[in-house]
Order: sequence, then structure tokens, then C-alpha cells
Amino acid sequence: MGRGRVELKRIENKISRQVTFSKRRSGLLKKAHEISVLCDAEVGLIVFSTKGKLFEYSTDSSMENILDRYERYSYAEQRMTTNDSEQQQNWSCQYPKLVSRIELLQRSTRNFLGDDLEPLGLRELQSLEQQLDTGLKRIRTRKNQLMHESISELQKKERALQVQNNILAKQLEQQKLVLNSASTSMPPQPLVSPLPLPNLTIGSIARATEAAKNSENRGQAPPCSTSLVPPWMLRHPNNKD
Amino acid sequence: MGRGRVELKRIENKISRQVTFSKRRSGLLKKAHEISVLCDAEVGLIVFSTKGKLFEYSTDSSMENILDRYERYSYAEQRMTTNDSEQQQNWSCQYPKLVSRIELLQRSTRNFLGDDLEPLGLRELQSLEQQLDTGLKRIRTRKNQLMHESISELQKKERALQVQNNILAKQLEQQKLVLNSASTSMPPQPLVSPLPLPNLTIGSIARATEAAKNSENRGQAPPCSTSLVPPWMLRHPNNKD
DNA sequence: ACCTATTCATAAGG
DNA sequence: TCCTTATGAATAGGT
Repeated sequence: MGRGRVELKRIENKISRQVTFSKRRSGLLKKAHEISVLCDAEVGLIVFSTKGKLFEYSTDSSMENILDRYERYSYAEQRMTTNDSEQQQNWSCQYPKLVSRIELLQRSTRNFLGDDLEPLGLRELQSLEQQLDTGLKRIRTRKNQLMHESISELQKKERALQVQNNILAKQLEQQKLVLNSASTSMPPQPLVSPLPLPNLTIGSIARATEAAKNSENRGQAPPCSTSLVPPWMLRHPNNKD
Repeated sequence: MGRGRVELKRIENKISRQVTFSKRRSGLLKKAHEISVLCDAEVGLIVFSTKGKLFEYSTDSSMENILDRYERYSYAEQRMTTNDSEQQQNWSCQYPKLVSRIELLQRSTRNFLGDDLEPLGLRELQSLEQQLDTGLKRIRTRKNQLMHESISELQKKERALQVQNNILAKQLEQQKLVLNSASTSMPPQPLVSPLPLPNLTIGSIARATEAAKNSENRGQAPPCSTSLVPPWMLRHPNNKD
């Protein structure tokens, strides 16, 4: 919308990023409200701007209600089974440690993703860069390995199917001859011809692999039958339609 | 949008309410994703349908992250309204969540560093690769920026010193002349000559910067014995050890 | 903040 | 749920 398409990628210009944020934020809040009213849904929306300012919308039941409901939904199993007071005491003591640990890990994660770099010095940035570079190389190696495995797997299957296909074709041919010589009065049936195997290319293999993985993961991770469907289209794993 | 305006009120027809919900839901999730990417915002969106089904979107930092941040944001009020024992109660309830959260963060950190990739599928690897690639680019950008800043800073200092040096040299020269003419009996002192300025190059500046940082950090031993936390996190300004 | 040219989302109907 | 189309909304780029 607006003049010219916009590609889905971080807007680098700080000013227009801010402007766009402001516009889209109000749009988003509006739509959240609309779906909540029109469709009688319970909605909670939390947005933190880059600079850490909070914006929120929630259906009249208040954000707290919705978050509670969410926690109940997602963490039902994890609900406390222990009432042991000693245990609770113990936990209480360790809680602040855990919290700071989490903050540390979160900070490092954000740094890995290239955010919140301002407080870091040159030396830290270089270390970070090197770690990520190594990590990225390993990930790519592993990815290639997986893809090659998929490819040879599929090629094996292809060969097997080809062989079977040939056998079936021969059998069909023989049967046709038998039928023809047995009753010449009967016109030859238009028998099904052997399936033309699609010409497998790397591209098609990759897509097939994706599809296979998707169906394998059923119920656990992104369903995503069309591989073009972006992540936000995915339903929550717990949903059973 | 669509044929005819829609007034903001609950759709009574059950079927079309459901249809509208489905359409608007995906639109809303899409827009949440877009603002998150375009404007680098952290977004958490929770939608419960009338029938109680949950749909959610969250920026890659995961919903838990966002909800935590949200709670931290309103921590000030909570601290005022809840007394210590209630707070402890609260902590105890959340303890298991925290633990699993830490495990999650550790796993993802390891993945970022290219370890423990075996359980990941092709799709996950690709997402990981893209995230790291983006992160790496941003880190390199930031690093370059810092280095350029250092360089121009040092060059400015260099010029200032040069100027001052020249001034001092001139003053010395004048004093020498004064002394000479005042008492010719006194042999001219071997006065200190103006400092020869080293020829500053980019390389030498960078090394100098490094050296400065090193000496700054001198004596700050890395705490945090066990953790996966990488070295560049340890000297974070916010750390109060 | 306001103004348009555009693109996008989606209501209606199969 | 998915497709198509007509139409109103949202918004990018400018001022």
C-alpha cells in the first residue's frame, strides 16, 4: 500500500523506520480491535518499539486475563505439581540468579542477531563476529550435508521406481498381446501407458524434501503445506482443527 | 475493504463470523510480522477464537521472551502492590518455567555457535542461517562504524597535538634567542627538540585502539565459570558483579 | 500532520 | 478451505 512496493526487510533509514512504525502500529492496533469486536475473539497484542517503548492492545478482559489464559493454554502440563515448601524455599532463593542468567542469555542472543550492539566495544564485536562466522560455516556445512543426503536418497528411490515402472510396462505389454491374440473380435483396449517419470532436478528434489519433512513433522511444527506460506500463517501446534 | 463497508459490531451470522475471523486472523498475523521485520520491533500477538482456539505470533525471540519483557515493564507497579511473601510465592510458581527457558536459550545459543545441529531439519537450518547472516552483517557494520569513529577521533587529536607542538617549538626557539642575546657568556644549552610525530596510519591507529582497550580491561577476570556465555558478554556495562 | 497514488486486505459469492 | 473479483482501507513517499 502506498507508493511502490515495500520488501519485507528492516527499513534501514532511521527516520522512515520510525514513521512507518508509528503508522503501522496504529493500523495493527485498529485491526486487532476490529477482529476482537467483529469476531468476538479475545486478543492481546504487545509491541515494543526498537527503543523499548511499549504499546499494547487487549480485549476488554484486560491483558492480564489474556496472558493468564495463554499461560494456562501453553503451560498446562508444567503447572506446579509440587507443594513441597522446602522446595519452594529453595527455588525462591535461586530465582534472582536464574533471572539474571536469563537476562545474560537474552542479551547474548540479541547480540547474535545483531541487535543492541551499541554497548559493545571493538574487541567484543570482533570476538562476536568470529564466533558467528564459525557458527555460520558449521550451519552451512550441516545444511549441505542434509541436502546431499536427501538428494541421494531421492535418487535411489527414483531408480527403484524406474525399474519397477519398466517391469510393469513389460507386463502390461505382454498382457495386451495375450488379449489381442485371444479375442481378435474385441478391439484393443486403450491401456494405461507407463507413467512418464518427471525429470528430477535439484530444485524439485529440494521441494520434495521440504514437503516430506513437513508431513513428517505433523503436529509438532509448522504444517505449511505450501512452502511459500510464511511463518506467521502457521497455527499454534496445540490447535486441532 | 471488500464489497461494502463493514460496521464495527459483532457479526451475528455464525458462518460468516468464522470466515471473517479466519481471513482477518491471517491478515493480522501478517501485519504483526511485517511491523516486526520492517521496524525492528518486538511483537507478541495472542488471539483466542470464540471457541477457545489459540493463535499466536511472536517475534523470533519467542513469546516467552516478550511476555517476560512485558511483565518486567510493569514490574514497578507489581513491586509496590505485592508484598515479599506473595512475591516469593510468585517466584516459586515460575521457577520451572525459568529453568526450561534457560535450557531453550542455551540450546539456541549453541545452535548459533554451530553446535548440536543434528536435531535440526533443513527448514530450521535455513532459518538459522538467515538469522545469523543478518546478525553478522549488522555486527560488521557496527564494527566498521566504530573503527571509523576511532580513526577520525585520533586524527583530530593528531592535528591538535601537531599544532600545539609547533607552538611549543616556536616558543622554545624564541626563548633560546632571548637567552643567547642576554648572556653570550653562557654556552647554548642543548635544548630538547620538538617531538618527531610518528606517521599515523590506519593500521597503527587500530593497534593503538586495541592496546588501549586491553589495558582498560586489565585485571577484570572473567567470572561465570560454567556458562555458555561468550567472553564478549562479560564486560557489559549493565553487569553489576 | 496532512495529501494522494498505489498497493493490499478482504467481503461476497462459488 | 480455497479461488476470484470488486471495492474500500492502509499506507509509502512527499510536503
